[in-house]
Amino acid sequence: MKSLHDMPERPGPARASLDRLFELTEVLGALMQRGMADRGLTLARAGVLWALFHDGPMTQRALAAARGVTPRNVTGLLDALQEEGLVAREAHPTDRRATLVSLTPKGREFTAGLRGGRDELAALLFADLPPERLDTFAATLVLAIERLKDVDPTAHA
Amino acid sequence: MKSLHDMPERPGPARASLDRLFELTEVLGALMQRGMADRGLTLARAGVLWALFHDGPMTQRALAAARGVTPRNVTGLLDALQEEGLVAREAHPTDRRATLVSLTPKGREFTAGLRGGRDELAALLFADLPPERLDTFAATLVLAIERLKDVDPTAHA
DNA sequence: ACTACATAGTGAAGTCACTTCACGATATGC
DNA sequence: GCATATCGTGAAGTGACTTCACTATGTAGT
Repeated sequence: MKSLHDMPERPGPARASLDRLFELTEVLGALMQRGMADRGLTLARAGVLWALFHDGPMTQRALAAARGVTPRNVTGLLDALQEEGLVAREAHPTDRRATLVSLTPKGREFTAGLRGGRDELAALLFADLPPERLDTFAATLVLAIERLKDVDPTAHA
Repeated sequence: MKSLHDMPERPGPARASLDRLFELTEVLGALMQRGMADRGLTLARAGVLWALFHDGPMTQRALAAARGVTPRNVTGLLDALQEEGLVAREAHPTDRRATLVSLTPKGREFTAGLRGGRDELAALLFADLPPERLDTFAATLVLAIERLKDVDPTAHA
């Protein structure tokens, strides 16, 4: 006998879909990681930049909440990004304990490039599919995401 | 002005779908990580166990190829799994350089639990959806996965 | 105003996944 | 036999995390 999978056992559509989700998570995660490495940084650091691009300047605490990591970790990520000249730490106008983090012009340029890459990828993946099919696809994804969040209430917004 | 996103700009279905894929990657990745942590191990180690469960005993080199990591890394992951009594290293019958890695009974028990959890999750996510809709969903996922692999030829099988 | 407590950021120390490089032990081709 | 490729691992290093302790500051409560 070779393995437990010599018996096909016909997975059923629910399991087949979930297995595809696992596969996609793996492939897309790897692609993102490689894409960021090509641009000279890591996924975690790029995530911080993206949060700042998306929501504007904020404190490190807010950044930690937005990215779902500890404040201490944000400190380290920002140290690296600041070294690269992509973000700037300024004094918070009203709270002298806090630091206000914002994108530098170079950081804005970088995130604009990210956004462009995302739009390119979206076109490459889905441009030829009928909008109606895509809408159903996205709706099913939303359903799955919602239910996944219910399974693990620790997930962030 | 608050942020760049005050202008809704109607993303379009392709970008909306891709953004959902990103979101799903994040949520599902977090869920898997937490699930493994609850069971006392990490994602990377569980991936090794799953590969052994799926494909049977193999050398560390084959394991490295299967998981898409360096052989050196496999050594470390196996050290930990062996410590936990989940895998066993045996001498390869014909090649005295190689080590044959297999699941212990405890390891088989563990992976059986993983498989059960996966099937439960599949039911929880998708059991109430019509099979036809799930088939279309999975087909669209396959399409996306294929195209993603084309973008980054470094991706593994 | 003074004490009490919560909060913002960071140093220290540690874990885990991962890498590259070097090395000893085998296998293999000619 | 001898060159050469391959298998696993030690050594050393990076990056993303964590927890814990500590300082500096804001926010009450009386």
